Amino acid sequence: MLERIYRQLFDHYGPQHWWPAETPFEVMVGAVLTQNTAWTHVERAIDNLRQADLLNPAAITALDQSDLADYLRPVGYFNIKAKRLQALTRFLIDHPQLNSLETDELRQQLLSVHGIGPETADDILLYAYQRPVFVVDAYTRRLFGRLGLMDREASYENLRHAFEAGLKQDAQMFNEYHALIVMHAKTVCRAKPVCDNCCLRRRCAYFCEALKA
DNA sequence: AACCAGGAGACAT
DNA sequence: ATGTCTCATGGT
Repeated sequence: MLERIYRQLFDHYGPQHWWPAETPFEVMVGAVLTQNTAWTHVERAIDNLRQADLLNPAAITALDQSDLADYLRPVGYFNIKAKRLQALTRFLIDHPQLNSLETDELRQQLLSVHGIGPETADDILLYAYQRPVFVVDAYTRRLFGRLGLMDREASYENLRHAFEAGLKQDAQMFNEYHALIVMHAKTVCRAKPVCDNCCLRRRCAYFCEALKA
């Protein structure tokens, strides 16, 4: 079932080449900045940091928090995210050799960092460390909830385990799967009030008929 | 002009 | 354990 939907999305949209970033560190920065935020805004904030030559842990750690926040304005929540970004960079500086940890241990370590919750941790595990973890986001809940395959109200961990149990533990495939779900959500049902395929916006009632069969 | 975006922490119940 | 508030800019 989960396999079938993956293939259907992949056949329709093709490979997504995620995560859109140059380095693992840039993946982590993007993962924090994109929390409840559109990616186009994140790109501008990361651009700001790159122009100022700040796209490394040492530089961000050394910055004054309110100065960092100014570079982050486009993403919203800039004060909170400045604090979270510095918590991340300090953690990375204090913990070299994270890649040598087992996935479960690494996940626990990431979750202990201020501002890194379950989804952000899994973004980092999957897209920065290529670990086979399934990322559950709001779109995933809506899509599979509307398909009647998952309980929208289930906890993050339960949903994640449900996906991981139903699929081959393949980091590359998990990578594409999450990216395809996001692409699917971004693509469909924009202009027309009624669409033939589906919509994943909060208040849109249209189902994903094409994925149901 | 609302509505929403690739969430997480603090706090109360 | 579970529910509600808050954080905030910029698109459509």
